[in-house]
Amino acid sequence: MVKGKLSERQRRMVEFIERFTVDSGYPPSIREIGKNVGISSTSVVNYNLNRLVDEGYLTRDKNVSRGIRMTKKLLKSVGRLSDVIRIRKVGRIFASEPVPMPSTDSPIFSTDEAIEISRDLLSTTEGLFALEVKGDSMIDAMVNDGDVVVMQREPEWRNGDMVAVWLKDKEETTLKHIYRQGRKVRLQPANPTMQPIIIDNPENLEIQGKVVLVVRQLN
Amino acid sequence: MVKGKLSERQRRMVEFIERFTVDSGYPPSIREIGKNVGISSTSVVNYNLNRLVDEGYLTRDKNVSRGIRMTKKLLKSVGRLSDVIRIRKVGRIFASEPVPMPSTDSPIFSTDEAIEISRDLLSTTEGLFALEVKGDSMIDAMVNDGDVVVMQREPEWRNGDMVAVWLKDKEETTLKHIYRQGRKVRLQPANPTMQPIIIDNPENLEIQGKVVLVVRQLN
DNA sequence: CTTGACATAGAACGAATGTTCCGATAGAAT
DNA sequence: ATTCTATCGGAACATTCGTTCTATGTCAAG
Repeated sequence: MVKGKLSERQRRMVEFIERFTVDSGYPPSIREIGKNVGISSTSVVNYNLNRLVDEGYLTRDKNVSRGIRMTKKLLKSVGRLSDVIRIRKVGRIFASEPVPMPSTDSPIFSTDEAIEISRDLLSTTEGLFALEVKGDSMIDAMVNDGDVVVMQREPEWRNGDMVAVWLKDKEETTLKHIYRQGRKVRLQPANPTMQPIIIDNPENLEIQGKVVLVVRQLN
Repeated sequence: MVKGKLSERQRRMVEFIERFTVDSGYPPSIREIGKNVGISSTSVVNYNLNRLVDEGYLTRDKNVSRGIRMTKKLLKSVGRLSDVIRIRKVGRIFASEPVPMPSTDSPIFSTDEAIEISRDLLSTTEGLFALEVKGDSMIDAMVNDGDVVVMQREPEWRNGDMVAVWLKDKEETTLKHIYRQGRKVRLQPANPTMQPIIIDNPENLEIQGKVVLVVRQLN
C-alpha cells in the first residue's frame, strides 16, 4: 500500500466510523463496519483497521469491544473536528466605508484569515463573515477598536436586530439596532445614553448584514 | 429512589463514564464501571445504569457492548476533547457588588451553567469563569447588559490589562484598564472619550480578576 | 411483626465481539 | 515463470461483555 493514501474501502470505513460514532455515541464493532462497508470477513475489516492505524487515522485498544479511537486527523479529514466553526475574516470595518463583503465561498485554508467560534454561540452557521473593527468610530455601538464583529449576510431584519447599515447620504457605515417606525426607520445606538437616529427615507439605508456576535479579546 | 436525585454511587458513575468516554473515545463496559466505582457485581452496575437511564442521564442499547449513550449535555462534553472549552457561569456582575467567584472546581454537568468558547480565542484555560453583565453600569467599559465577560482568577496584572476591581471606599465594581503610575494606579475606561480615574492609595483596590474575553450574542 | 420497594451481591449463561489461522487472488518486481 | 507483498475471504476460537437469576440486607409503611 502506498503510504498516505487510502483505498476506496478504507475511505468508506473512515466515513462510516465517524458517522456511526457521532450518532451512536460509541464506535462500531468490526462486524458492524463490515456489514455497512460491504466486507463479509471480519478479518478483512480488522486488516484494514490496522492499515488505518498505520496511517494515523485511528488508534485501537487490544481486546476491547469497539475499542476504536478516532484521531484528530480523522475528524479533520471528515471536517467534523469539534464544535468550532471557522468564519472568514473579510477585512476591517470603518465608519467611512461600506462593509466589505466576502468575495468567495471557497473553503478556508489558512488559520489567520479566519476566526474560530464555538457553534454554541451561534444560532446560524450560514452566510457568516467576520470583520475587525478599526478605530473608535463605533463606540456608540459599544464596539471598540480591535473587536471582532461576526455578521450574517442577510437582507431581512427584525425589530431590534443589530445591523450594519450604510447611510448613503452621509457616506457612513454604522452599527445600530434597527426598528421600524411606521414608514420611517429608527436606528438606536447600543449605548443607552446616546440618542437614536430617525431615518425618514428608508431608501437612504443599505443593510449590509446582521451583527450576530461581538468578540473582544483582551490579550 | 427519589426522582431527580442521584445517589453518591450514581454520581460517581456518571462522572466516571464521562471521563472515561472523553479520554478513551468510547464508553466503558459494565465491568470497567464497577471496578472504578467500587462495585463488585455487574448486576448492580447494570441496575444503577438503568436508574440513570430513568433519570435521563443515559440511554442504552440492548445487547451492545459499551452501548451507553450519554444524553445531549453529557455527549456534548465529549466534544470538549476538541477545541471548545466550557467555562462556568458563576453569576452576574453589578456595579454595586463584588464579583462573584467560582465556589467549586467540580465538573460541569449542566450545559446551561456554562458557556462554550473555542480555545482559539483564549490564551489561557486555567482559572477561568464567566459572568453575565447585568444593567447598564458598565457602559464606560464598552460592556453592556447581557454581555458575557470571561475572567481569569489572577491577582497579577500588567499595564493595560482590563481588570475587574472592587473599589472599597465607593463600594463599587468596575471594569477598567489598569496602569501603574508611580505609586499610584490609573484606571482607564475602555471608552476613550471618558476620563481615567487616578487611585492615590492602591490599598483601596481589590483586583478580582482579569478580563480575558467579552462576548456579546445578538440573537 | 410483616410486607413490599429498593438496593446490593455473586454466579452462571449466552450473545457480541476481537483475534488468529489458513488459504486464495492479483499485481508488481526479479 | 517465480517470488514477494498487499489484500481479501471464511471459519474457528477466545475473550469480553451484557443479561438474567437467585439470594441477602435495609428501611419505611401498614
